[in-house]
Amino acid sequence: MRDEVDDLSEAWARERPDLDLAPVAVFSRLSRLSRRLDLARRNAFTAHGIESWEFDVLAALRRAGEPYELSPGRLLRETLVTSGTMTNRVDRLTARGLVERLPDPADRRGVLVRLTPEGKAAVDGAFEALLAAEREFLSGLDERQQDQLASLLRTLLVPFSER
Amino acid sequence: MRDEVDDLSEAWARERPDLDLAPVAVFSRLSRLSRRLDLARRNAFTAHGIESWEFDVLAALRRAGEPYELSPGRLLRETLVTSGTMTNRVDRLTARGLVERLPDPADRRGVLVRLTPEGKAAVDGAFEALLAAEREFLSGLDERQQDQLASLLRTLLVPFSER
DNA sequence: TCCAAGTATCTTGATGTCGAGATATCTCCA
DNA sequence: TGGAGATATCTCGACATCAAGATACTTGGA
Repeated sequence: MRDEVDDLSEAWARERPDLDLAPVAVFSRLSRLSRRLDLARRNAFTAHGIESWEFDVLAALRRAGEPYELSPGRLLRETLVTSGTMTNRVDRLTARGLVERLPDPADRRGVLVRLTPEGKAAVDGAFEALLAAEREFLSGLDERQQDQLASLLRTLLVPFSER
Repeated sequence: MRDEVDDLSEAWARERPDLDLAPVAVFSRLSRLSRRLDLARRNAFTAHGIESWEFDVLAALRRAGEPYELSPGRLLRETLVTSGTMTNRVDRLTARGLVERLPDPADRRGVLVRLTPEGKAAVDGAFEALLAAEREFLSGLDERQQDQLASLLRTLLVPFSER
């Protein structure tokens, strides 16, 4: 079975036979899949009336467990965005009533963002829809292959997870 | 070796023990890696004075081979962006002198975007820098594992490459 | 030949993100 | 204890993207 990246790699090999193109086979696929995944996520979420960026924040809070509170700083590290972006996201989620901002009792510079009951309901529904869409996405691989893939990706991710 | 997604998966398992979380192990890693890869790409390119979006367009033209021409429509399918985005990108690349717009002799609605010699030099330099950065990224995997990974990703991508 | 439907590209307005800088508070050591 | 440097969050302007719609041209069938 060929995919679009096979074509792309061949084209590069034809044009730049002097280069070692091994990384292309992995990373072009990685970024293209990620793009497709984003679209699928967006789709899965619209039925639940939330946006991908909203899910990212709500999910981080939901995973944290009771009382569903994290600081903006923690949230931006979890979701890999900048502080300006997170301020903006929390503003908009607050306006929608899905989270609320509380002063951090332990640090007067700080703030805690807490999931509201509405936010919790929204994220729980959306997460189930996301899992269903992702399962569909994965259907070409059997269980053993899925594990193998997860394990290979983990190896690539480990260097970024240290400290 | 644990990565950040191991933590994330455990947190979900604790909070939602009712759900089958298998897809998370693959797709959370996929999107996080893609995010890291984007940052690494941006870094590799800045030394060459171009942006990631510029590279995407220039690379598609470069791969096409002499005379390095593609239509905007073809470019947007290659780079997975919308037509409005591509118009804007070609405008800016034209202003920088890296591409030029020509009327399509075969279709008066159409346009051809052609790489200039400056554009070709820019994309060739940037591509080598990108490959170097990506090789670094891949260094945790031996050759056999790289092939395995590419092959598993291909399987996921095939359904999108048909037609 | 004519026209309706299809196709290619561009325009426009809304939006989300980033990066740099501002402010307030905390930490820790001389 | 005083203060320098670190940290947490927010502000603001620039910018790239998207979605929807406009325009111009092409195609195929009546």
